[in-house]
Amino acid sequence: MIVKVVLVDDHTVVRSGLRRLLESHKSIEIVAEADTGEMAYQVYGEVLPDVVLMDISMPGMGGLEAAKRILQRYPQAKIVIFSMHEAVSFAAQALKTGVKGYVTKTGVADDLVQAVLDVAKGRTFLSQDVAQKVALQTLIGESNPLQQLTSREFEVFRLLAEGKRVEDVAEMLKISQKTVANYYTLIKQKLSVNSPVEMVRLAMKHGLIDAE
Amino acid sequence: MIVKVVLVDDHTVVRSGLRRLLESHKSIEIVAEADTGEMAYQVYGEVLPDVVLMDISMPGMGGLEAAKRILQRYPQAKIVIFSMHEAVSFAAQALKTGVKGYVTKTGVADDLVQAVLDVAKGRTFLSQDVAQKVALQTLIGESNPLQQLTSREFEVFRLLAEGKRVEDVAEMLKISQKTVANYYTLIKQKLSVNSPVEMVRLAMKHGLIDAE
DNA sequence: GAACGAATAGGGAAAAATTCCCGAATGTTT
DNA sequence: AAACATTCGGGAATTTTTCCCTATTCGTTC
Repeated sequence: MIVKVVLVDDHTVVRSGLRRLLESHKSIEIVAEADTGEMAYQVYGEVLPDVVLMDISMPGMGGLEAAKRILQRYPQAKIVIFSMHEAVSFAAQALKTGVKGYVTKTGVADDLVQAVLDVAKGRTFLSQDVAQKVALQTLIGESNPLQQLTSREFEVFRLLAEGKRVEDVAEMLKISQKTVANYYTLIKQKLSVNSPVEMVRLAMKHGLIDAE
Repeated sequence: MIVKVVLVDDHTVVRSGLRRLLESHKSIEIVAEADTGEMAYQVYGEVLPDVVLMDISMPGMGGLEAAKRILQRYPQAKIVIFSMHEAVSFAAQALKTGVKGYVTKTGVADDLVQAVLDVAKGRTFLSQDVAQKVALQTLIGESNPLQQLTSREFEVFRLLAEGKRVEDVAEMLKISQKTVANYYTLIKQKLSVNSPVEMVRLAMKHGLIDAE
């Protein structure tokens, strides 16, 4: 049985590479490509693939947003998120939205193929490197407070921690500054941090940002 | 010729350790000890040692403040600062106040002896680990924007970057919140950072604070 | 010794950010 | 359907931050 895959990434070259990589396995067939979240949604309805492999970071609607839309309309959709972020929080966030796989770009190439095949079979896949971190955190008993955040809160948190100003975040997310400010207050409460300083340290500790 | 040294550190045990360490060299003699900056100043006038070895962090007047006072009255004083901070900025700050040596606690024990002897001979000494960093930064051509800050500005910056609130900093430095706020604005300008977030990342990059 | 610039300290007032409280729309669960 | 969570923002009080300006002290320079 052949697994039909739709590839979603805004970079043409990357799509080509992924296509090569995946099609070298005879049980995988790329039936369509898309370069935006919007198009991914449309294409999904047209070809109804077994698996969608989607980049997390795309201009306009991001991968997670797109995944959310698709899942809303087709709850049985099997989506694998392809991400540059190794941080546990990103994976947690992704899986929370209902995607079935999370693969990092820094992981080994086999992971990607494995993810697609596993997910097609109805299983859930998590990149080895992320799985390692999760396991270690769990065993050490460290909790990840960022998981208390909702998807939207996490997004706001991430942007603020990156150094974006409230105004910028509002613009990027197309919501009012007031809303961002309110989220900010809420987030600080949830994470029990009192200053931007602690916020940055928390973000850094969890690998959302680094010192450059 | 024997080098007469005054030891300044608020911890008795540490002083004892340092005494042992230094006196194992026959050319060094500890002629007095002090456990505060104030006392260091007083003792200096009494015994007029060749070298003062002073801890940077002490309650009340810090090591740098004490060094500044001593140098004001005795400009030829030879002071070696003993510090827990490996960051280049701290060393730069110290040397700017006119001390002749900067030794980190994490460095090798020989550094301390060497520092005292070198400084006694009229030379300037910098810990190997810090020297390494400075050299690397220089060769790579990276500049350290924190050096633009004056001593007071640096102090305010450091405390704020640590997560202290404006109010706390004002209290700690015994100046008004207004002044701290004004410094804060000035510092952000000098470093061209626009948000507390960028400030923290800068501080982290230069090793003033770490992610824990 | 007078003059000058830099560093330190802070007042006043306007602008911006933050907090706290509340309401509404939408979606999800049970 | 009812209960709950999430997302979005308004209103108003409070704090922070900014910008501008003044004063004092010091070390440096002429």
